[in-house]
Amino acid sequence: MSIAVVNKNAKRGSTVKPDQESTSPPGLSSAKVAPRDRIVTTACELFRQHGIRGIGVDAIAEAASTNKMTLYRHFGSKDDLVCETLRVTSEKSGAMWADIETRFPDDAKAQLGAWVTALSDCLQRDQFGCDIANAAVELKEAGHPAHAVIETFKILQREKLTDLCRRTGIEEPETLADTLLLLLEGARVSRQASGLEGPAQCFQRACRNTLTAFGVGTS
Amino acid sequence: MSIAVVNKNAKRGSTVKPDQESTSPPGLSSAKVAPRDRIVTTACELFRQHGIRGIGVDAIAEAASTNKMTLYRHFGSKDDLVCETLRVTSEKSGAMWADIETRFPDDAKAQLGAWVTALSDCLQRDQFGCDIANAAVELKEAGHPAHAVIETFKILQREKLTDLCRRTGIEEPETLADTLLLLLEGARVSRQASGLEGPAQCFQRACRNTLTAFGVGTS
DNA sequence: CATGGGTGTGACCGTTCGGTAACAAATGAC
DNA sequence: GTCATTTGTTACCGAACGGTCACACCCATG
Repeated sequence: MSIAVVNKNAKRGSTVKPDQESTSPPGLSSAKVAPRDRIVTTACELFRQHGIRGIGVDAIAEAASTNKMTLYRHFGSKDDLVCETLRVTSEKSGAMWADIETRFPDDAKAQLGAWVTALSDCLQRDQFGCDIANAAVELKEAGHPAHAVIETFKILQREKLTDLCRRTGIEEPETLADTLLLLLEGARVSRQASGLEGPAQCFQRACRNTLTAFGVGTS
Repeated sequence: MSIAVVNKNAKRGSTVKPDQESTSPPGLSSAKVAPRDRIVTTACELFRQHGIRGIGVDAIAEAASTNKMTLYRHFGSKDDLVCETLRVTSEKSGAMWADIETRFPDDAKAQLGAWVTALSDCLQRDQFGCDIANAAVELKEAGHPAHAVIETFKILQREKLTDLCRRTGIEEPETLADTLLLLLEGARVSRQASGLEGPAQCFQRACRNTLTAFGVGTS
């Protein structure tokens, strides 16, 4: 495999500059942020960039301005770290749901519109949420601990969206929810494969069309 | 990683039975089928089951009732094999397109309906086509030889579908095509993550709804 | 100052994996 | 039969990876 796996197992060149947190996400300079949090944040990003199997624990630790031992003192294994990143992503999703609900209380249609807008924004920016879909694609071995996290998230997301669609009072809330979920997952994977100019560019329009087709006004 | 990578690198137990092609796909007994073709067919299936990074060349060769050396005599590297399987999948897709066109010549709307039916069937059976989407998710390193194959396929698929939508005479053929592609990709990934009872179950219904919303009768 | 918990460092281990070398066995054409 | 091509077999290599150990270090609390 010519795949350039980003992990040199402590054989990093001696050209490490003192400003080593330059590769870390912005606003995450090693000061004041606990190593554990840096590791999780960095792992989230690197898993998204290189794939879970495509990045090694050494590279994650280094990118988080720490080392492998500290990583393993906080997470018993790489699988643990993967599960934690998935959990963090789930929490971010939960925060988005809460935000939508507080912004449009008791207005299911407006919440649905806000959901589309929010996800469309996420899609164009950092594509957060792909983590979980990608993990499901990469980690196919039965019994992998990440499966439980993935399944919980998927079920919860589907229940929330179905419930939201149901509260709009339309006829087939389940079908609308599943259609929107298909569009979302499709946009995520299409964005990775074909970029933003690919089919993913019409995600929002497709959602709006679907909403109107189901009788949910775009308020 | 607790990931049980299926590759024992020639350390397979000595319990190899003489009926060793039992693990090969049906209708592919080692007789009469050239090793090269067996390898490609087996690799397609194993890549789909375990992921490209999740299966080793040794396991592929063994499952194809041959060995690693023969594999490397036909394919210079694992990457070459990956590209070849992607190419084969592309050809299968091309055959499907040709079949649809011969079955409903000069009837774009019927062809579009047949496209939905065909992909829905593929989705429920062997999920052929996921290979390419999964490869795009797994192989993120820049310059990987598979990227060219993936991109070519994606562009061609999009052009074909857009052209088909355009021939129906509707107003926004590009949007319809992209919407259908999003639904398709979403159904593929959702099927892997949540099974057939998940959002993927309404793929066909979602497509039909979209078609009617765009003014394409479900003939 | 002492002490203890969190952290950094480097070496190390066992395994897996992609890929190769060398040689034997089969296969098929002439 | 002969000869060349294609397969099969085994052993091996180098690298990368997940994970561990032992030890030094820093730094806050007492």
